[in-house]
Amino acid sequence: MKQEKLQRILQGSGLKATRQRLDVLGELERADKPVSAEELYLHLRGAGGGINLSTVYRVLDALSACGIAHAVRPVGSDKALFELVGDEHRHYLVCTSCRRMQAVGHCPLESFEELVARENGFVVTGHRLDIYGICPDCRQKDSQGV
Amino acid sequence: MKQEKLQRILQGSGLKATRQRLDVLGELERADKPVSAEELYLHLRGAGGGINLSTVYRVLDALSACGIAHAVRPVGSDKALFELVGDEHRHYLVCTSCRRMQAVGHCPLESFEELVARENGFVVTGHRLDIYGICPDCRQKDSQGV
DNA sequence: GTAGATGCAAAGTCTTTGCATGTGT
DNA sequence: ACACATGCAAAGACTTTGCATCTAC
Repeated sequence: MKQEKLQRILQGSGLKATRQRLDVLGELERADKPVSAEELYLHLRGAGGGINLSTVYRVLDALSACGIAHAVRPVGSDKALFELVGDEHRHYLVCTSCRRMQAVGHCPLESFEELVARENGFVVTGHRLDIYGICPDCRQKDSQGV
Repeated sequence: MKQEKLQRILQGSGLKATRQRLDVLGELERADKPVSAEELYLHLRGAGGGINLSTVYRVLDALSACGIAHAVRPVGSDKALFELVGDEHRHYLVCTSCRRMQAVGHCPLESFEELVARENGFVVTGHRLDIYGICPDCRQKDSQGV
């Protein structure tokens, strides 16, 4: 995505378009799965731009507060992972062996949400679904006795 | 539940039935929602039995390793919450205002799991679903301008 | 009696914060 | 120019670990 578009995203939420924020935002966009603060930090630091880990956390906070990104805490991970909030929400297959996450397209929950809301007097604003299992790669490795 | 039954649960998994483990297990059972290590610790400490916070963590680790309990990491909570693994899995409504969790009975995902597994070559072993929104209490408070 | 569990304190990891300095608008 | 962002280092929160002692089996 062009720098200008990232810039517009930030400014649209009243955030200054600093290099560090543009870098983090770009990195989040490039990743197709949730990433940790440290991963972002190492990538960006490696890329030469230069950024402080505290800044990564502060940028992620700011993006989360504006609804541009949000944190997820998968079972089995001790650290928070961040991803951009797309217009369509995503769900993930999480491999319990290698911990890799892979997106699933379709979300089967809209109608269920309505039912739950009606039954419980709850105003539903969103949901989070992770499906756990073994990915094809790990299954193959396991069967080879690795 | 009777002490003897808790004892059998532990011994069935090869764990010694110490007072501390029985206490934690009993407390997890009494709670009808996921609880943090600290909550367990404070409750049990208050109850007079006496237990160390490290021990609470170690007991929770042991219970998780045996599949008796498991940890969840709700969005918005910085600490892990633990609950017993029932024979039927549960899903929760999480109020984004007061963070209280409330169980939902039905799980609509069995058929979806099959589809996802088939499409992705994934061996599905479980899933986690949280639904976020505003609970009736908070909605009322909010509308009163609190 | 012995393997394993607990308590205590110390260390570890992830995340947040205070403060001086730097920078986008 | 000024409000806001960053870097650095120090602190904080949650969790884990080492080691001596204790306890269920």
